[in-house]
Amino acid sequence: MPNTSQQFSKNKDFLWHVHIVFSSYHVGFMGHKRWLGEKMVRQIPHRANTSRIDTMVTKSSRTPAEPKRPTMGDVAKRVGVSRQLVGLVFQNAPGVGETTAAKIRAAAKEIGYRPNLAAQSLRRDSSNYIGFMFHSDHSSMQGILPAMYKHAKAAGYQIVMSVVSESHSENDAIEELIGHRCEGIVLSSSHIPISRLQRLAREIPLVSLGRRLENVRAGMVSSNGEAGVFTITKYLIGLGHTDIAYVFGKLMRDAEFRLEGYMAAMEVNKLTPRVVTIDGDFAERGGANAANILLTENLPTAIICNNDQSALGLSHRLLQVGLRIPDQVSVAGYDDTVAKFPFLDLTTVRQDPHAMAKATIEDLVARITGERILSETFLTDVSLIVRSSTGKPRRDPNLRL
Amino acid sequence: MPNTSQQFSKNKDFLWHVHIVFSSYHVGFMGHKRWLGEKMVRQIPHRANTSRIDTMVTKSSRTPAEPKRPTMGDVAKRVGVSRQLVGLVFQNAPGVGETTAAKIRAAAKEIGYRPNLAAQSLRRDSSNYIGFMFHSDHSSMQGILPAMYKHAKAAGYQIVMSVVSESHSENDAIEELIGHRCEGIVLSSSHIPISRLQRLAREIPLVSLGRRLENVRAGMVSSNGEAGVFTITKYLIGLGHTDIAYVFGKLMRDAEFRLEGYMAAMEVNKLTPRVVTIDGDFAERGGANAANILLTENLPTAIICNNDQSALGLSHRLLQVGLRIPDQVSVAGYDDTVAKFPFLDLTTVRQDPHAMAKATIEDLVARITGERILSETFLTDVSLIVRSSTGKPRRDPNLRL
DNA sequence: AACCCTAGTTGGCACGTGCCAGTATTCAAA
DNA sequence: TTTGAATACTGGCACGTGCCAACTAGGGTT
Repeated sequence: MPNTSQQFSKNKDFLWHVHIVFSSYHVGFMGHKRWLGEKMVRQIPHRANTSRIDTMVTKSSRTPAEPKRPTMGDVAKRVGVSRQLVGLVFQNAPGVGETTAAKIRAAAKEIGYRPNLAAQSLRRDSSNYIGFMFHSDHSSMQGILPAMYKHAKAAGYQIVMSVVSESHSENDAIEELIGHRCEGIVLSSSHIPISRLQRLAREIPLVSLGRRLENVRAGMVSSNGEAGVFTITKYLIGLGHTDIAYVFGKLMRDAEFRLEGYMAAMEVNKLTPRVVTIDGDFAERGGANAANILLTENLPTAIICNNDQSALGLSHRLLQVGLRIPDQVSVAGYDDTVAKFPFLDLTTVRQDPHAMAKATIEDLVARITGERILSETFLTDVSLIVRSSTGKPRRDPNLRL
Repeated sequence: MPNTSQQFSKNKDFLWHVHIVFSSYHVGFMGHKRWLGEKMVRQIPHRANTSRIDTMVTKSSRTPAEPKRPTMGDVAKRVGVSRQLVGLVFQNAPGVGETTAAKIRAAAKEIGYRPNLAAQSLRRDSSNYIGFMFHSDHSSMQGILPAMYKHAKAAGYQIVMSVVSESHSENDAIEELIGHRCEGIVLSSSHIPISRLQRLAREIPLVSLGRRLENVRAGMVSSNGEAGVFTITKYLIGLGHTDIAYVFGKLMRDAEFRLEGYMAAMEVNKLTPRVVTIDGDFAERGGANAANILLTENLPTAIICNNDQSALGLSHRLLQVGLRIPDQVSVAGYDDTVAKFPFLDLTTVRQDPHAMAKATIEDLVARITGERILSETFLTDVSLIVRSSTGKPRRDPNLRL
């Protein structure tokens, strides 16, 4: 095993090492001797398909030392007061002498004291935590995280997050949040069976974000997909469209509500709905598939997709076969994620993460305090964002490639 | 204040309410009476610029109840054994009778017992937590979160996350992680001053992800930007390009290393570098600005941007003025975020989140166990992804619009 | 009978903090 | 001087768990 590590440069009292970490697929950059000015690094050509890290282990025999993080007691000892007084200072409780408080704060800072959240949560009657579970690829939920933080903070709670990924299932995440003694939990786009959620909701205050549930005693916060798609459909009808297709990714959470918005708008205007249902992937690939289906039929003058990603795939396919958007076909998405990119510039519907977070936190807090028990659904308002992907219908409705 | 809430439907023993939450900007969907088949919802036209939630508070006078989550003691009492035995079962410790263990597990499940992580962390000598701070808009770090989870789990640690956002500064996040008694922390793309990091690194094992630091006793894990840009530059040179510009967003973390890769490749091939430095925004807007600058000069045959987002803005601007990519100009990005969208289909460099997470966790664990103390830098290998945005240089190098 | 061994179980203490009750000091009013 | 009250501080207990030492019972060896 050749040593791919090398001393980088010396720097006062620090030793620098650079390790080149190779992944299994890569394009190397090899045999290049003279590198970055005065910094001399020899890049050793590497073999493909190696994945390892060479480390030059610092042989210091120094034990982990374990300096034991300072506690209230340490601060108290340093100042010469009781531990309780330190506690009162950190709770900003009244009735502590100003000079003493100042001394305590100074000493705490000096020795680097930080309250132990575990001990606080253990001793307190309430942990003041709100648990938040989400999927690592929460593309449709842009901006929700900061909004959650903000509103939780305003309500006096701290957010504990748990991410769902391959190695960490939704159940793992929930167990973790309960283990942290969160007083309530928020599940974003959960895939968990209803029966499990019903039991869970009996155990702990629960809010489901982005997925509406039936017969679960939880809060449900979701963007008003019906209204969003209704609005966008009505907008297209207003432009003069009558042959409007809807691309329905049935596996997507809450997709049926968006579909209902479309159906309602069509029905109200006495138009015939035209739904393309896609079974599997409801992202780019699903959109492309839907385009293929529509291309074999009489092409509608407008197409609404139930998310931006499928609108992206669909638009791309349509352009590929030489269609012009919006001259020949109008395309609309939902979510305002990729829609905003100038290449696409899609008309779409934007969710309001702020309103969603606010409704979520408020409902959850009401459940925590016991003011609310039953099911309750909140639909946050959405905005129609009109961009250049939609326009008046083409002259010849019977366009066929 | 008109009541915008209304009973939705009755459902066995559940009451459903639907609340329409209005955001400040929106396009309404109004006066629509007959709605979704049998479900009757009256959407009340709302006034613009209102942001509120009308809730129909369940007037149940039931006190919060506070059912006091079950503890080991409760499980023990139920089975008729000592609390310690329950503890041993949950630690999977040897030396517990099989039948007893089974009874304990059953009872625990029955009453919904979950170990209190706070109490565990408090009592244990080590919390087994690794703290992970990241920014809520970590676009260039796609896939890092699941990878971190996976490798942390493999090393026997649990991830505690803290997100930086408007209402939660980097300092808040770090304090929170230390408060949770994380044994080490990972800072992703931190903006904190070096002096603060130096102090911090003396307090707690530290790894900086995506930002290289000098004179800080921490681990540094970063993608090998030099190599990535070197490779992509060399690739363009191989296609025959000689007039290659580099768009340098100087405010981006570690951008200078990517620039160095470009400079090195140009120098090695005895070509004159041509750097467009953009001061502020290094995303779409910055790219568009860079395009504007290049359009006033002699247009290079190829342009490399130090991230995908600026490449997106740049490409868009170039296409707007009628240029063809890659026929007249080749464009390359870095990160493989938006590059993969079919509209762009950018040649780019992909980072390997897996390798980064692995290096991060391994280095951090070595610091936690005391095996490593000094600075150490890990550069994870990257891959060149060739797509359709790059090609041979145009015939006439002196193209000018 | 006295001894040890092991598997199975329990007692006791400690982790760092919040909260309640209690004490010491001071200072003004009776 | 006594009384009352406010201010400033401290003692003690508890939260739920992990860890160590101790205990018991049963079976085998000395």
